[in-house]
Amino acid sequence: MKNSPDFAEKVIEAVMRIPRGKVTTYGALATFCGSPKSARYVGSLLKMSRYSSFNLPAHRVVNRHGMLTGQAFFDHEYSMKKRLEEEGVQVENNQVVNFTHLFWQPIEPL
DNA sequence: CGGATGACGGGTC
DNA sequence: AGACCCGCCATCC
Repeated sequence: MKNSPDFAEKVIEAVMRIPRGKVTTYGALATFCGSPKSARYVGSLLKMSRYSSFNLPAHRVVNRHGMLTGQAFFDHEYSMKKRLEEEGVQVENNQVVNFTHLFWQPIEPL
C-alpha cells in the first residue's frame, strides 16, 4: 500500500479537503490513507508536490505537536506561517495556537 | 547497490 | 514535561 500510487493519490485528495482555517497532521493523513507507518513519506510527498502541477494547501499540514516543520520549504515572503495566519490560524513560537481545537480529522467524502 | 536522509510518531526514561 | 531513542520507508547520492 505504501509504495502504491494509490496511497499517494489518497494523500493528495485528503490534503485538498482540509478546510480553510483548520490543520491536520502527517500521521493522521498516513493512517487515514491506509499506511499508518508512512507519516514520514507523507512529508516527502508534500515536498515533491511542490514540483508538480498540484496546488495543495500543504501549509495546513503540521506534525503531531502542531509545529510548522515544513516552513523551510515555503517562500520566505509567503511563508507557511503567513498562509496560516491569513486563514485565521494563530502561530506562536513556530507552533499552531490551540492546535487540538483546530485539528481536522481526515474523513471520507459524503 | 547500500548506506544516509528526512515536511514523522510512538514509546521510554 | 521534555529529551532521547528507534522503527519506519521512499528517495537521494
